[in-house]
Amino acid sequence: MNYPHATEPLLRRLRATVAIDREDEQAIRQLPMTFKRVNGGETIVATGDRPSACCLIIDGFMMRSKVVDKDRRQILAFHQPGDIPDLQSLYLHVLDHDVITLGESLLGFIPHAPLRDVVRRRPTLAEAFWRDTLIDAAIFREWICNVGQRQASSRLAHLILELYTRLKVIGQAKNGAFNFPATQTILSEAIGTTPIHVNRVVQELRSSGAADFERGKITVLDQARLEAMTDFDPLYLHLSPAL
Amino acid sequence: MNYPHATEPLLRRLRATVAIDREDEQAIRQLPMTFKRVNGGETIVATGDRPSACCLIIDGFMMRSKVVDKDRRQILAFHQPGDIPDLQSLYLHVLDHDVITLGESLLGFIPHAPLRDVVRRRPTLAEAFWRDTLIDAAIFREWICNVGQRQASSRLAHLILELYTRLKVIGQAKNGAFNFPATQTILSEAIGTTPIHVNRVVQELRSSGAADFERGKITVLDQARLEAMTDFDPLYLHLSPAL
DNA sequence: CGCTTCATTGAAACGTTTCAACGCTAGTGG
DNA sequence: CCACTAGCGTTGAAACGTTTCAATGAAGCG
Repeated sequence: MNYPHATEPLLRRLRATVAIDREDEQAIRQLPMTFKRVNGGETIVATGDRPSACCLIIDGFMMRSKVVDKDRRQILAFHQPGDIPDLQSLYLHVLDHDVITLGESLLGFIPHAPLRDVVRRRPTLAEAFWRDTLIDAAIFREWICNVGQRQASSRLAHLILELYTRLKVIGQAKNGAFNFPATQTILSEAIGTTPIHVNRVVQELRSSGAADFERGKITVLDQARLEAMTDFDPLYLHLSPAL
Repeated sequence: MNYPHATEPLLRRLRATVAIDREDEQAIRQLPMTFKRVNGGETIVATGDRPSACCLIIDGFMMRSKVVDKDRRQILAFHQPGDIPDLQSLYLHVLDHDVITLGESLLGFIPHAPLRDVVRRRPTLAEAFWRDTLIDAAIFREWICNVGQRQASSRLAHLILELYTRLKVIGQAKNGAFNFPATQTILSEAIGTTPIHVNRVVQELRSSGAADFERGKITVLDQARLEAMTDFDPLYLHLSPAL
């Protein structure tokens, strides 16, 4: 099993972030990687683990989550192709949350040692990776606001706009629609409500013509209307490297 | 105005994080820095700013916050001496939130250029700073859980335990009590509730003998009882560098 | 002293949760 | 081919935690 283009989504991201040269690109391409195709709902690394490799999403989606009070779960982030959801494990050795596939996904595992080595040898790449983890944190901050201040319908609208914006960047959203292998329960765990209430909000979005949700697929029907339901400012995604 | 020991809290943190050598220490000590003593409630950098220096807390407290939907505010983090709350501005050039002093504080401003230079020249320091921003992110994640899944009383208990744990590390909490120049309104903005409800929760904590709050001072009266009100696991603070 | 800020209280309104039930769809095995 | 199962989506009604509004008290300060 070999995937010569496995690092392409990652390289595209890095290129969009900083000015990397040919040698940087080579360093990334030459990273050793083992591949794994996994089903949805598989826990790849869990709270308490001390992983010795990072996980690159080549295709598919992942989420990070934490168990709260034994029986509740909060989703912390959704990740897409090109992301390394557990990049932090390079320097924070014990994982404080779970990393789980959302749908069937193709993952590449890069051992810590060579990755750490690249980061030491190539400061530009270090910067790009560091920046990635900083954007991660910026998104966490926005999620604190989402869950802390907004009403349920505003939260869901915000989440949809975030997913839509990020997926457009990698060309995975076509005229408003994108695949997103989540159930309403998963959405509820991301926005800190109950699945029952998410269901009612989804119906609200549907009947207002703002957006639609079917199993595994979200459609932005009327972006302006969605935006009117929340206060989405994409600044926090830091999509442009100048920002 | 000069403070020869300004970098000491920072150095203590770095030393606790990675094995830094004499040269690393020198590099930190020689960083140019301008000092500023400011009142509480002062916005040091704001959303949309492009700061050209980072802000080191030498003495006092700061918070980071975001305005949601024009008239609500969510507090994202509290910072203490030795922290650089806007370290991220080194690589994310436009600020996506506000950084504000909590009480009267002494701040040191380190221009980006020399700081970036140190980080390029000294990979060990880069690692330590990077790790710091990763811990920041880990705390954000826990806050998402706090605000997303827990009831108000559990949230406040969790916040108090977090502050207490972090302040003990720098020796700023003595037999359960620590200074924390916040109002109940500020606490409410941190845990995503109303000040009225925080007041009721504070009374609950008081009458149960778990903790007390007076203007600017929090006292942990019975840590076990506080812990019984929430599910606080300090793993996410990554206090030990081995973790 | 009056002003301002913060803490406190009460009561009604509200958004969301909880519980329980039911329908739909796809997959499985008899 | 149908019965059965499992997971997900949907609905209704009552309960609950928190918000909102409005008012009062206490403390600090020019």
